[in-house]
Amino acid sequence: MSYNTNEIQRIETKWQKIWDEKKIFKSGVDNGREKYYVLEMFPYPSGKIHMGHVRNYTIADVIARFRMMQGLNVLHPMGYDAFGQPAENAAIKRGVDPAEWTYGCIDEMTHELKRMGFSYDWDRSLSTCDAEYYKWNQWIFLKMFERGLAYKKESPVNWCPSCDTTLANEEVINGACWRCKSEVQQKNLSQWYLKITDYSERLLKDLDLLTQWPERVVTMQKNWIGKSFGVEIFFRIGDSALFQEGNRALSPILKVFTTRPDTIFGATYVVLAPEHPLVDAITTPANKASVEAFKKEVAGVSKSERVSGDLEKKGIFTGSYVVNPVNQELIPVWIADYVLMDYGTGAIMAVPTHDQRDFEFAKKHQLPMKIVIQDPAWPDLKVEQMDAAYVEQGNLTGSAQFDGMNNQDAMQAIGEWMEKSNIGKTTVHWRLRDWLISRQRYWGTPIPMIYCDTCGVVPVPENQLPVELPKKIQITGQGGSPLAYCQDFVNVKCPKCGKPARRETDTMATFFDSSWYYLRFCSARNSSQVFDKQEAKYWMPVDQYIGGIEHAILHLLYSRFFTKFFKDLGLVDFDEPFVRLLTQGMVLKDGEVMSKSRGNTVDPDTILVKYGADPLRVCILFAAPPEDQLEWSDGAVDGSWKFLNRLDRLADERFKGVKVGYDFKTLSGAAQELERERNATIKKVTGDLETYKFNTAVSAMMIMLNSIEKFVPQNEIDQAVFDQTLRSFVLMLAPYAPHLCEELWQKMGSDVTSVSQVKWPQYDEASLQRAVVEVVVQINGKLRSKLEVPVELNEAQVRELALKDEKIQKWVEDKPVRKFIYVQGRLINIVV
RNA sequence: GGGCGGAUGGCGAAAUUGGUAGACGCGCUAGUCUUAGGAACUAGUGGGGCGACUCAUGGAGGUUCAAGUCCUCUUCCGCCCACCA
Repeated sequence: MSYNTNEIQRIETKWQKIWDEKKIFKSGVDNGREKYYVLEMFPYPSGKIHMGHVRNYTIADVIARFRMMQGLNVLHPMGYDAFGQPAENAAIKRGVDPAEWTYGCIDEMTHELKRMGFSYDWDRSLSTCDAEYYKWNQWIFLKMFERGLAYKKESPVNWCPSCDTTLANEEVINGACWRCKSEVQQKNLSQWYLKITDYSERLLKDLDLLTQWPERVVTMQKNWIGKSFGVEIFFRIGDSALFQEGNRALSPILKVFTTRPDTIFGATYVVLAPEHPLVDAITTPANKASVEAFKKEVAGVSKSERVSGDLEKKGIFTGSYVVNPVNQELIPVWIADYVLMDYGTGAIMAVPTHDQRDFEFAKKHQLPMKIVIQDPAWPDLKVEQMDAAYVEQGNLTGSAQFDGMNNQDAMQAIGEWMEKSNIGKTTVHWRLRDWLISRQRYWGTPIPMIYCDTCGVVPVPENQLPVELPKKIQITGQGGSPLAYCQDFVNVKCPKCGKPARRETDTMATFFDSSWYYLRFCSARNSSQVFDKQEAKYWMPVDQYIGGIEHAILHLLYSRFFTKFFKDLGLVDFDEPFVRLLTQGMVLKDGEVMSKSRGNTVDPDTILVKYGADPLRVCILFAAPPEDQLEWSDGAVDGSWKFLNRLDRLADERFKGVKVGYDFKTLSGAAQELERERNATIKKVTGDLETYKFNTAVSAMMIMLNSIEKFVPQNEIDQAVFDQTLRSFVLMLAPYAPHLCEELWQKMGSDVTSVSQVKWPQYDEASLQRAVVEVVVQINGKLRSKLEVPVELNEAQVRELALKDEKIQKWVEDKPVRKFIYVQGRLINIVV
């Protein structure tokens, strides 16, 4: 056989058919066997797979096939995250039906994935746009509603004018829409939220359980959840006259959140966010006009601009004063654009001497400053000398009874003291916001809620699920949710009172769909439950999850939240869905991320046609470690192809199928060396696969193939060693190049259906031993000679040998040996 | 501003975790076989030097018998977060 394009196509098609027909990768619960759940982040079905997919899924496939051969019961499913905007946009542009378009893409993509030879259990495949899937989205939503975790509220939301929909906080990147990069606007809308903030503490604490996640993902989640400890300080509003008439409902107390209570004695003014509810009440008549103007000005600035750090801080005086509760000083109240309403209390105390933003603001507006922390090394800092805030550690000054205290200790002490004196309260603030899930789009899961004029907001009863997405409707892409124009959908009887009512016409954010699909895979065809509890108990949690770093916050945080919710429902008994996480690096071309918009993509299809799936798989794993970026080069596929070609020829021409027992100790020198290398390579490759060093495993196999080629059997025993080596080789390479290895394994006389069912090769520690080792000899740390040393020699004997060496003698001459270092079987360093 | 990664030949990358720097592969050079080669095989391939040698892991110091690896400082590059009080 020759390993050419035709032959490769023949082999690949042949084996893909066998895997499919004989259901080689079908998985089922088997309580007698240890399970292993490998999962890659399921794709949006765009139709074509790209190199990023190829890389992601090849990594997963090698892991899956390796674990299978190790005898584990592997679950390796694939499905589609099929709701979302591209289908809808296609509908708007070309008038196609989103469902038809999506299912067409799914078929195409499935075909491409099969051509790559991935070991999926296709019987478990699912698409989130299937009614039998999204029905359970609705069910989950109702369960959350029952528990007060899904609620509707009106508030300012992120609005993408281009996608014509609201966005979650997590979907806003630098003030722009994560999908289309349009600048996000603020709108006041009544929308559905999930109360993920109820889980803040658990989402944070359980990060400790994720010891097998990349540290940076854990850190990103930690920062996103953003727990900060501090004190809410109560400032009495000085001019209480403001509250005498007409404003009785307002509390004359202004609450300010700070993480730096140690600086409270240095607070010289207070700043409110322009949107703060007290602003109107405290603004004095004289300042009314200018404050109004300022508020208008700020409202005109987009959030992305307002948030872009280098903007000059603008602010204005309200005319009012508050009393600093620790020293009764009257300090002015300002409003400024650098204070955000949606964090803390929307009000801050400003300590210009010890906060850079406050410092800049105070300088600009000539507000007073007061130093309350001094550097112990330079304790005489004066306000006039400062050109920046002093933000380092130090000792308190001008802070009454706390003077001299280290500011770290003072944080705690002042907080406690304030609490006792009832002028403040130690609190915790979170950065995490509730999750806005309403989308004014068609191609998503309808939110199962009904609005009745009599009964108010009424959930759709469980037995009426799914609320199906109406088909064949007009999608214009303008004017809110398309469902609102579908009268058959909107008009419904109230489930409570039977009177005419209206359905919710928004759909769910697609991140809802992907927050629990890994559980659905455990019992994908179950029509009576969200998932089968017993099957989930067996398969979950996912042992290895693989996907892009871009999901470090969004998808992974939401999935963790859902899992905890399911635990509270009693459906699962674990806290975290993904035990081990691998974030694969991006695929680059010419130093840039491969992307359609850059036009530098390489279509996997062209590689498949030219080389086949196996060379592509080997190449992409060999080119870089899985977490690193991978620079694509066509030439590298050539190399992988050559490697497989050499293996194929070798098996074809020199494999004889000799099966004779042999003893390592009695083998000829060359055969023993090959046998030793066979064992060493098994050890190396096994270890590398356990630790996901796929690239070095390939290189170890390349080295082994070089040795096999050089080995010329002299007799039947030699041939037996040769054949055995080749057998081990094919088994080790099978996860990487499954088609070729299936073919070779069959030719080698196997009676199993698939090489994936053969036990992973084992190595024998005794066969790793060498009689002689090479020891490097250094003089003063520089390499001067190498010695062949029998392993059994002790240090004294090795020393003698080294000093007798010609090259070494030249360097040592008659200089006294100051020091002699011997690293067993490896190195000698002689210091003269 | 904060956090996390990086930096090793022409290129992708290895380096037993402090012990032969550049494994393996791509590319390149020469040769063999060929009507031909974008096939296969053989040899070579970090820089300098005819050579013994010597210089080399972004840069500068340090620790050590020994540093790509540890410590201090520094320069670039990438990613994430960010007026978060």
